[in-house]
Amino acid sequence: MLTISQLAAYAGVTVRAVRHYHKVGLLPEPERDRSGYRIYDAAAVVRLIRIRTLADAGVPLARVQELLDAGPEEFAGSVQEIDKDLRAEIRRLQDTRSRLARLAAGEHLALPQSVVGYLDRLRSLGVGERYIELERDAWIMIAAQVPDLIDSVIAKKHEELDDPDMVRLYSFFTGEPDWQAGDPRIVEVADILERLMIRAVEAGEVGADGFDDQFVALMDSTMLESAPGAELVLAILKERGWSGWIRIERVPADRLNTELPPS
Amino acid sequence: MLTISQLAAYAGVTVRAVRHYHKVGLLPEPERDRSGYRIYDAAAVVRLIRIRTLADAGVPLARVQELLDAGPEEFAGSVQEIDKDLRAEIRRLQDTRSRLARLAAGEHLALPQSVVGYLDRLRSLGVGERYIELERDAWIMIAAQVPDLIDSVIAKKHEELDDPDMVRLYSFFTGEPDWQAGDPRIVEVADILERLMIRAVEAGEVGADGFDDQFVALMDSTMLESAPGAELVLAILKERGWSGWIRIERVPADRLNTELPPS
DNA sequence: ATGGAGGGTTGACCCAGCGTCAAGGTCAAG
DNA sequence: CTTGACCTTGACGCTGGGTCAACCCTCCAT
Repeated sequence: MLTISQLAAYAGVTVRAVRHYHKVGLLPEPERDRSGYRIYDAAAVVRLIRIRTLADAGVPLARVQELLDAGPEEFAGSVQEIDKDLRAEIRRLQDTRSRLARLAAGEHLALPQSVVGYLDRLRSLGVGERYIELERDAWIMIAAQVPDLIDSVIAKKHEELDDPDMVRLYSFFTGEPDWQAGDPRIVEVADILERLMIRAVEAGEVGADGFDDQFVALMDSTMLESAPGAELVLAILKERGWSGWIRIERVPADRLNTELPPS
Repeated sequence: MLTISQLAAYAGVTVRAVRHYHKVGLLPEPERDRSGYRIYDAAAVVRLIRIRTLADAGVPLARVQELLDAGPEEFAGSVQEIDKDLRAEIRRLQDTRSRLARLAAGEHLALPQSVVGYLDRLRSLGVGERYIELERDAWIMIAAQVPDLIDSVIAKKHEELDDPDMVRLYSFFTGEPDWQAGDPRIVEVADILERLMIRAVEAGEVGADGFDDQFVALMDSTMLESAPGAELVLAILKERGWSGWIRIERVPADRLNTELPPS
């Protein structure tokens, strides 16, 4: 008669594995000697070897039971099913591999190539890295929100950059984003923005943009928090009858001078 | 500001996943409002999206951290390493698939083809299924014990079966293994066995067989337990100066009439 | 004011297949 | 008698969360 470690050695498994098979019911619990040790016979060795043979062949332990008791036909059927699972898993991993390869190839962390190109264009205009990072984070969110529209949105942004006023606007963002109240650039920026807004309204480019209100509010508040000067610019524009930041709107006259919505 | 479910929705993950990332330290725990709710800002959305981007690409969560903080070079290196892991896993699964295919193709549960052929030959000699099962279990253990030698051992067994005495021996095992004391077949079997043993000793085929003593004892005791007549046969042979079953030995004269070793 | 719906919170168990302590009982040998 | 090797049960860990459970918070309608 055998102890558990002898049994395990004969079948080429660990003691822990044998006890695990007892727990999941694959191997019946044997008799104990008077001190509580399990004592095994050769039949246990045989059953354990068969369990390992199946397990080594990739059969999940949960299905080993049925296969051990199966006749030749169910056996073949179950094996085919297990092979199907294996094939599916392999395909999944291969898919993962190709995605990883694409990620490494260039899309820098959640950004589609078109956005990377747009950010590069901003850089070439002299925009500072800190501002670029703000833009980048915004674009990450937008890309996650509307992945199908992102390329067309970026295309429109490129068109906007053909407007000299837009280039002038970005030319203000070369240094650190730490503008204080009283900075003369704030009024200049507001002027440029207003001109851009007027032109956008005239071109009929204002209205449904595909984002929901919550999302717009989130983007607005983020911008306001990260760029100290933004609030000041917004205040000036508000006096002149504009609201919004990401989404531009003419404020009706009767709502002028009301509070900004809570961020 | 966002609640956890809003954050999760923006990044396209479940609330549970977000909390999981908190627990494993991938996403810093944010402030709470006075009622204990977590409140998130847009930066959390961005970080969460990046986490998901990497995780979806097959990066294990444990490595996402380092990749988020990595510069472009470490990034590329880590990605390559992850890809290596993926390739290894795919190979492992493919290997598993082919083993499963071989298992289904014929090696009937832990038995190499040569043994299956040998058992078939026994069957063709008229040996009963019950005896075949006993043999089969024994061969499963032997094959697990010395997988490299199994084919040559079987080849030797086939040679032994060319001996008419061996065929005669097996011809006794056609029915149920329930021989009682006094059965005349017992003496006949003992006679045949003794002739075979004598011939084996003369041919010098007795001695080292590659099995350790424990293993031989295990096989012996199993045979004795499963076949009621075996004990009786063995007793007769012992009187005539033989010991062992699986491994045959001439017992020196001074050890005659001692106890059988404990099984 | 109260009740219900629809959020949120922590905590704990679940999946596979064991590895790895922990804390203590048993056995054989010197 | 001691030592060291082996046995026992029990519990936690890993991956990436899913799925309750039990309870709290907020808002809306009555």
